[in-house]
Amino acid sequence: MDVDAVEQVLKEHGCTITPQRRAVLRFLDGNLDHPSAARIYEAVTADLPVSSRATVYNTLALLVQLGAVGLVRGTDGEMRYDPNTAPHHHLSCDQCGRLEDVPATAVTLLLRGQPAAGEVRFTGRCPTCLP
Amino acid sequence: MDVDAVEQVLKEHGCTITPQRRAVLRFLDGNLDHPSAARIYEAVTADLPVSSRATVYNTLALLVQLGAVGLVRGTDGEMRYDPNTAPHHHLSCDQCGRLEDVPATAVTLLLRGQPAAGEVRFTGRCPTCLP
DNA sequence: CTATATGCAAAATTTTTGCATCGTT
DNA sequence: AACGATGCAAAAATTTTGCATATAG
Repeated sequence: MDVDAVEQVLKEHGCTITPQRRAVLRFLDGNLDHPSAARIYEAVTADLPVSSRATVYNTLALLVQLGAVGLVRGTDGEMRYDPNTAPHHHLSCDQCGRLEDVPATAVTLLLRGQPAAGEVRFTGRCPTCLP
Repeated sequence: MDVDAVEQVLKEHGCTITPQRRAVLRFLDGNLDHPSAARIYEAVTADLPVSSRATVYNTLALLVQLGAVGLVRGTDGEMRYDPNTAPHHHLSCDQCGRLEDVPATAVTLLLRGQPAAGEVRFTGRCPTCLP
């Protein structure tokens, strides 16, 4: 995800570039934490004087629709947003709840050279939480 | 999951066998649909004169704690309950939302003979929804 | 200036909790 | 009779929606 590119796409779709949308984009850019909407709202309100949850949700829904950010549901049920739009997979840690990226290449290797036909979610312990 | 065995385990843990618990067990036994709490509540109330959501949730939480049923979060965020307690994996269909079992052996084969260290969730199209 | 986005509040959904009552053993 | 379970209602938590107001272009 590239902020400038996404703003370009927004304009092409007749959407305006608002400070709120810019703040969401700025926070998401390069973020590898798979933040929840609540976390994003928190970051945006720290940045701007005020902002509302609804706006953050609207913005995220828009970005997902445009394919500018990915969306995975955490094991805890929260939606998590992912600026990494390249095909990849996830490891969800039972212990700490973190969501980690698993490169597509790693899964392709596991599957004897065939790329997976969808997202693969591994649920278990992340490297940090392994005994 | 075997109803009689689970009732035995309940007794061993000092838990009573109530009609509500029996109804939940009866509905879950052999059910391959990964039903949600709402679906289970619906089935139980059709069976018993009345029952409350809280009781169904209590019962399900108890069964999960005792390891008598498994628990996976659907892609839609709902919890789904699974009487199949043997290690296995799941395929979540993007199209129809169904959750299907994927035998542990299938994944072990994919992983060159090594069993997976946790649940693996494949997200994509189920056989029925494939083009 | 006009279309669009924002913000607030309230609704919808799923799950949890507190508490009085009821039922199992 | 005692302890645990039930049921109701209300609370939490997350996401969605309706509508009046404000703002970007």
